[in-house]
Amino acid sequence: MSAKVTRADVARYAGVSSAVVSYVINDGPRPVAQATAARVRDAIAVLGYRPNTTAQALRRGSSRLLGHVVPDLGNPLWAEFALAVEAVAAARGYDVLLASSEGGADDEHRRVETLSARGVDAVIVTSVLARPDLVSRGSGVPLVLLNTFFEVPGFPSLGVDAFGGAQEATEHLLGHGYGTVGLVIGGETGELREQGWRAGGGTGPIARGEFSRHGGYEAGKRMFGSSDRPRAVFVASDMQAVGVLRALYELGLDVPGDVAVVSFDGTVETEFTNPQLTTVRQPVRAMADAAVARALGEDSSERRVLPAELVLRASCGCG
Amino acid sequence: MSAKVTRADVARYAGVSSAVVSYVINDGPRPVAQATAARVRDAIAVLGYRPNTTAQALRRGSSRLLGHVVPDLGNPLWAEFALAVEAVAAARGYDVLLASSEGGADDEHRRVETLSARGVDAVIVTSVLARPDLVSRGSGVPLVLLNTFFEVPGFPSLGVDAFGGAQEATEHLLGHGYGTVGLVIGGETGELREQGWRAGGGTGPIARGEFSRHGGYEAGKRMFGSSDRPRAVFVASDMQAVGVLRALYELGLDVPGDVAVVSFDGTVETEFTNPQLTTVRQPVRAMADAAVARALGEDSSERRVLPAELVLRASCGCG
DNA sequence: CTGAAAGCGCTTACAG
DNA sequence: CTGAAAGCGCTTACAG
Repeated sequence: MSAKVTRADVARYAGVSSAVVSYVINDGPRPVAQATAARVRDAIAVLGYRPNTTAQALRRGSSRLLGHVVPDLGNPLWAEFALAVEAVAAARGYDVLLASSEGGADDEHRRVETLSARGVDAVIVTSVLARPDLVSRGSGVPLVLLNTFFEVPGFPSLGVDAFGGAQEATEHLLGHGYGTVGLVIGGETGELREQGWRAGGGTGPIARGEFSRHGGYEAGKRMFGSSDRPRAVFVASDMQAVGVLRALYELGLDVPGDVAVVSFDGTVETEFTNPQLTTVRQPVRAMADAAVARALGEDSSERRVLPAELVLRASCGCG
Repeated sequence: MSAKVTRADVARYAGVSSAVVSYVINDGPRPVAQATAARVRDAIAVLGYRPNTTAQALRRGSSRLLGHVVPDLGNPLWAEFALAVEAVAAARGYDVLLASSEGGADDEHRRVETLSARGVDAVIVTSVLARPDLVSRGSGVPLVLLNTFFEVPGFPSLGVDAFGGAQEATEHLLGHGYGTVGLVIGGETGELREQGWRAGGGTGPIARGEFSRHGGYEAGKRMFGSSDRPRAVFVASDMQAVGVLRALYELGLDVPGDVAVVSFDGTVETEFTNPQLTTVRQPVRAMADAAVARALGEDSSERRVLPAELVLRASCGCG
């Protein structure tokens, strides 16, 4: 147990006031004589003192804690975002309080409230909502939206260039000489990945389903169960692509022999599917970096769009 | 922004002392007259007051925060544990501060220190270390080890019945009539899953590698690249099994036609491999439940072992 | 360069 | 049933 040692203990041991202990720990705001500082550092080491961050937070009005709301940690993409945000924050001396919402607007709302009450300095909301502006702002905590495709009035936000990525993927597929490129995507019509697919020359059928392995599986069954199936397909997320591959497997269709596939996200899982998936990679690390910087007030951009990168592997017919 | 409203504002608005505000918020420790309480609740609603948890934590000496250290959020198994611990804690009114260690002992150590300094009431360490007793205890915070196979002297711990699970998996494979069952597992020799495999009748070759997709891939290439390959294999983790499936695919071997596979963990990913993986499922939810209960001091068991469950799918030759 | 003191927003004995 | 006050462990003007 080692009864909690406090700043007062250190001060007593070093024969100084507690203010001085603060000065050496925080390296300011007042200078401390070399010898005195050494004595204090000694006392800290001997007693094994660690500042109480709760007290610091209360006094400073800043917790050096960042909140991060993600839709679902079970999805590798969100796990990657969580990891990246944590790493980036750590490099700046911040810890992150992670909350996994079940994806609903209400739940997202509640998570922000909880984190805000916890005294986080800001919260990053990695949202899948069509209208993340439902997020509370009454809590008074600075918010930044990570992973939105569109600008969201009133909130700083960042996202990947979904339009460009989808367009490039579709053009690549067409470049292979496949006549039609279908689309597997979420339930909402007309979003950026769909627009990009169309701009890239996509004319094939569209199958909609949840952004999950299961959603992709069902969509894949529908799209490829009929005989007038497309020769290629752009799938708007890795998770769905994994489901599509499973559907294709069950239908006895070969990838890329019978159907070529390109997905979107670029999570590690795509390196280990059979065959490996060609995918549009989101710049997760760079996005996390920008989000943390924005959350900490290091810049004040309202909207940033980062470029995606097409990673070529076997599923499209390359390699 | 809405300048932060404090307990004093509520008291003033309701025309009571701040003590009374506390009494109604915490429903004690002193009784409050009906009418007064109503006035206070009204003031709270009108002003949109939310207690400052930092101040509460400082005063109470308890943060109602649990720390959770996981080896790597990128692995779906750890993500599942993280999710489960969070859900279970939330049901008890606790939030969890999640830290992803890179798996090394030093890093794990440091994470515990950080969380401890954050004033968490306890920390749950989901460790992959052979000797998690390296974990600091000087920090003075209660620790519970989740996912250890062995008892760890001096620390409460819980784990799955890895021996039993591996044994059952191997016996099942042998029951299919496959002559030899190989083993793909981590670098450390003689651990429980290996013992269980042997107890179940495993006599085939052993290939060792990291507990990752890539580690499984390499091990699979080695084991099945030679002509005297086993007819079946027990793989000690889902991630490795995904790698093994990829190796088998590259080698042109059919599953389960040429090689039958059973893995260990039971993460969702195994439902969407081709073919679907038969796997020994860890009772993640139950383990998280037990870990949180132990961390909160609701029981005082030193060691708990929970049963695994064999989930039959196509990769072993069933279905 | 150093110390005594106020105050961050709460909770909880202690009086009344 | 309610109020005035101390104190949780810090930081930071304010004096010296």
